[in-house]
Amino acid sequence: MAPSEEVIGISGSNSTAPAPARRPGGRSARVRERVLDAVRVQLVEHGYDELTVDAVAARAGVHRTTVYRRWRDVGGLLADVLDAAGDDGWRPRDTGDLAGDLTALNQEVYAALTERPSVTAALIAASFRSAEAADALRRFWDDRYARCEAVVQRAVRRGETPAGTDARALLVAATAPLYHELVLLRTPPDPRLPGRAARAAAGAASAGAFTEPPAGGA
Amino acid sequence: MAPSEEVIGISGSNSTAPAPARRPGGRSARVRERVLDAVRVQLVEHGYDELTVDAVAARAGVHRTTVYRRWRDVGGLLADVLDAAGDDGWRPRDTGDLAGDLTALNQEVYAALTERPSVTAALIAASFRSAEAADALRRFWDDRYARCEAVVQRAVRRGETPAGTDARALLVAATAPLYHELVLLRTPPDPRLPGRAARAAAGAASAGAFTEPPAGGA
DNA sequence: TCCTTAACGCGACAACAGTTGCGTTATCAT
DNA sequence: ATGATAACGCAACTGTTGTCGCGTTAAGGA
Repeated sequence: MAPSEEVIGISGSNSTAPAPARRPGGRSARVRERVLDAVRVQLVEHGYDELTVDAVAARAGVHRTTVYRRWRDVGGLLADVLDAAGDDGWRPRDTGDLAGDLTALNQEVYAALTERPSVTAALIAASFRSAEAADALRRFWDDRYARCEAVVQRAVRRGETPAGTDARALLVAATAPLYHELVLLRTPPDPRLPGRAARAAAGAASAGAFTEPPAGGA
Repeated sequence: MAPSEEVIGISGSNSTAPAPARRPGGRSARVRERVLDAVRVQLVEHGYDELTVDAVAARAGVHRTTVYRRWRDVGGLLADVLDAAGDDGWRPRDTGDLAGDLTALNQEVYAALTERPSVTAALIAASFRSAEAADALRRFWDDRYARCEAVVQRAVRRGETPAGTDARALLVAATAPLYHELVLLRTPPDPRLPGRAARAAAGAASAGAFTEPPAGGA
């Protein structure tokens, strides 16, 4: 769906299917830009419930069928928006200690989940309706967690947490309570939540709770 | 919507509202039973994607409009199923120590989230489409967390965790990673996950991570 | 038993989602 | 510049979702 560059390097030999010769530039690029902008604006102004293909097409000044053919449904639109947004140069802050780093991270998550309307919450909701959006969201989060491994590496270097700490398990333990309370349980926001969850995870990490047994079976 | 009692304060002889005189028994009860059964069977056999009002009505041998009038949409159906299922006499197991209790609890959550198709996952998905289902799910979880407070009380009594421990925060810390990995991130199931998350939360709790400061500033 | 009316069945309808065929535009290679 | 055709616009079509009016059935009080 997304305009990924399929490099079919076989030039000359024509045994396989002749590359359909995409057209990424000019009008197509303008249409894509206008449609993705329309998705973002519609999402912020009217929320996910009114994010229909028809509304996006009308706002972008493009015909319905164009959107259906290129993106298939709302999930495809959000997946494209998400992939486009994943290429920012985001990096976790360095506050000097593990609990501080995790708190800073959690505060960003908290802000993203409590803004209204929340684009993040809309994407999560969409991931239950569209496999495409679910894949895009998983890619996005994998990328974010990979970048956050630097936080754990710094903590190991400082001696705050033992070597061999499972970075992903620690990061999930720190951030999961936010998603659980704010997205699933829909508890009213509590500003103390980010710090609490971060300190609890940091404490458990320094106690070795996320360290793998040296050489387990299999 | 729900049959809320509209109190029309007409001053005069008629003090009490002309209670519409519901009919909970007989045919209505039979219809409700057959429809809710149809929801459960359809959900298990064909998953959430094919859980439409029409399919449920057809399977229950009831007319479409009957379902639309009494339950309004799929979310309403699931909310009714959920409320009916919330009255079981569920209680958390008592294994003798906090980490064991939380592991046992997490194993139940793990089993519920990894069965296929998962009724729990279907209800979570529905909560993003229907406010009614979202409310029912929140009530269900509130009830479950309330019952689990006994686990924390036992741990305090044994001296495993300090008095004043925030039971809900501890329980969320223990269970949230499961929901995060299996529902949101959709990571392949790992049987070690329940125990890991439980031990990490129990360790943080005994270190006082979920204890409120006695009288913090406003 | 009889009467009122809540709840259900039925058919018709409107609104929306999504598809298809075909003509038109404009991109890109030549 | 010029031709082939990818991508877009347009209109008509199908299928699903949800609603409405009205007649029928049966629950529950007298």
